[in-house]
Amino acid sequence: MSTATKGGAKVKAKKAASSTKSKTTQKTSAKTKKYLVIVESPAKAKTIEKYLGHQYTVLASMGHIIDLPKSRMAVDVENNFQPTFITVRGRAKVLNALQSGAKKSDAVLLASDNDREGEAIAWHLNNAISAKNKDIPISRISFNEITPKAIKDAVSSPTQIDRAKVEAQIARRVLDRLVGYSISPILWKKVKGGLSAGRVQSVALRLICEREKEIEAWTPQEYWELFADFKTGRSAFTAQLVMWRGEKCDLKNESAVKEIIAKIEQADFTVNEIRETYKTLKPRPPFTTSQLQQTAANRLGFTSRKTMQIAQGLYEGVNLGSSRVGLITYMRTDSVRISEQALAEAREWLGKHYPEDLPPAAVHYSVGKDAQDAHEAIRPTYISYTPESVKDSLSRDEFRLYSIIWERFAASQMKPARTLTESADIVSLPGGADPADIAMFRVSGTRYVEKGWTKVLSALASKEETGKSLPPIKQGDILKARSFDPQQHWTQGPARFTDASIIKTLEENGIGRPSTYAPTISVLLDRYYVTRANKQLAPTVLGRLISNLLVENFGAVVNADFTAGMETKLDEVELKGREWTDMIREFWTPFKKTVDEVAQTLESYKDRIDEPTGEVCEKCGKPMVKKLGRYGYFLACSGFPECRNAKPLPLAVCPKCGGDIVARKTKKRGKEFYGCANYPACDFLTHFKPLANQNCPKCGWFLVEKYDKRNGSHKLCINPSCDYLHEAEEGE
DNA sequence: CAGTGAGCGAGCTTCCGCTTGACTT
Repeated sequence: MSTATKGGAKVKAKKAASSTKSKTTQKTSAKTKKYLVIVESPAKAKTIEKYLGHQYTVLASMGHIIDLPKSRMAVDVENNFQPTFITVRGRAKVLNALQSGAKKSDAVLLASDNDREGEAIAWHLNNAISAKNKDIPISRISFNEITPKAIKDAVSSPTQIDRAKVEAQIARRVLDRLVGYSISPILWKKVKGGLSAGRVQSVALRLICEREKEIEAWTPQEYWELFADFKTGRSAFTAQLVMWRGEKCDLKNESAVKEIIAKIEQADFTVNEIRETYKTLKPRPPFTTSQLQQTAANRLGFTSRKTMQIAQGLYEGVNLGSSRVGLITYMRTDSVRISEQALAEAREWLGKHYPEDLPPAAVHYSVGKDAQDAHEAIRPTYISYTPESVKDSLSRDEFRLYSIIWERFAASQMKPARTLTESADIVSLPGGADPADIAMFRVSGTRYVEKGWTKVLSALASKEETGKSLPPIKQGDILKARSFDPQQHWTQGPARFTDASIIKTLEENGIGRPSTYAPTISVLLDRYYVTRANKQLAPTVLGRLISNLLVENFGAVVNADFTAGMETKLDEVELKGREWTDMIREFWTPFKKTVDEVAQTLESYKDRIDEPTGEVCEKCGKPMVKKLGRYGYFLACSGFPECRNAKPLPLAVCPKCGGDIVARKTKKRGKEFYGCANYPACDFLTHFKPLANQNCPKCGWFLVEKYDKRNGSHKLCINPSCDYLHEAEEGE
């Protein structure tokens, strides 16, 4: 960022000022004109200020400052859906700063993100600023990447706010308000206070509930696999049975397997022609938010929330020696686009370090159809900051997240990898009573013939990819099977959703945005609609009840296709001049009718949300029930309010004193842990969640669920000196 | 990575989408 670019900025700044249509009143000369640029993110503001030089002040709005009030509907459905917008609570300071910043400037450039929400932010800012500074010229500028060139180009070609785009945003905002604030109160009245429903969260809940139903309906089917150990020269290898009597093998039970073994036990085998298959493996595109969250969840075990917190830190900047460097580009994006400048830098760096793996031209990935494309993909800001080179300045989690971002980006600009799979069929020679009793076993090996982009992987490398080669056999070899190894399996039902898979599904359906994937999961957890154990999302009794209620009564809205339909109509507003109020009316008229009907006719669910426990109240003898309170579940007497007996939910028996193990939350962070109810007399505690009514067969202490990468999900005895441990059974 | 410790039920809540800090009692 030399003096040359600064000079360039000045020239362009003049152009920007002269092309502003609004009348200017200030008498200052063009040379000393001052501009206020408003962006959304403060970190972005800092960078842009560096690019633009001293005539420009860059401030951040930090998202929406003006919005519908939280406390009431604020959409006048009687009056053409007129919304009432107010300054968001707690944001008056920011707005004042922007307004007084405008006063000190000769012109304002609104540079909020180049998407639907950003356009609305610009519009609100425009109104709020011109209310206080009547004659100041305000224009809109936009860019899709934070590079000196993109910023200067934007400044030199200011535009006006796109009113149609703003109206599409208002329509989106009003629709979500009408849906959420109409349905939620029905839930308060019929089920329980504080509950919520909405276009996004209720579909996410529905998906999780429906998956659970599939899991429950699943009946595992038994099947078998048969492996044989062959010996050749000095080495031995294992091959799997793939065909029997000329048909694809399908072994249903043990007797089917034993029958085959009996027939081929003594047979000689011969090796058929060895087949070679080459495969080209392309690298994946750089990360979008959703992809980053999925990969971090799958590879690192991060929740989507944790991923975003750490990414935010990398984006805002890390102390590298004496300077502070933003290591990654903006982390909330739906695009895989990479700026030309970053591509050039990547190619230069890769050309130096991996010259044979540099493709002849930069690789461009196609941006998704639904993407709003306001930001680049998530990538390292400077590819030369390799993970290893900054490792000492990062926490362990920051390093791991940065590593996958860096590797995914670097790999995306490298040549494809190629693998060779060699596969040999080993066929039994007829010798038994029936000449059709032919068994075909298969063994194969895959190795890289060109490593390409996989060379750059470390954090993202998968163990299976290291390659396994074919045993030293050739066509026509005669072999004998030394032993047979039949293995029993059960077909696996569908898996529960995880953070990664629910985000993937929502994104595929166009539901939610990069900024809302993580918060949506948090809402479902906060409302006690869903639990997350061992990374798996499962509905609670309450969650299922709410989902069923919503699907039965508001099926048209609580529906994966609803958002897609909404987006189509928003496009009509934005691009085809359709009135946003017409679109909303078309939705509202039938919806409102349903809301009124349901509010009138729906029976109360209030006595259906307490779960029976089988325990009896020691004070009055009535059954105890599991209830949901402000701080989570607790156990209470069903005779309330006559009997006020209540206590925490016992989860297990304390191995130290025989008391109840109950859930508690830490004061500081509200994190759950499990301790003895007799505290402080007994100080037993653990942070592993006890499994319901399961005790160790070896020592009798209670069992907990544990998850780690090596063992996956498994049970563990809480007794530290007991070695009992085993894999959790499927479907449990 | 270490260390973690009420009472709770009816008391006013809720949406989605932008963005970062942290209440003025």
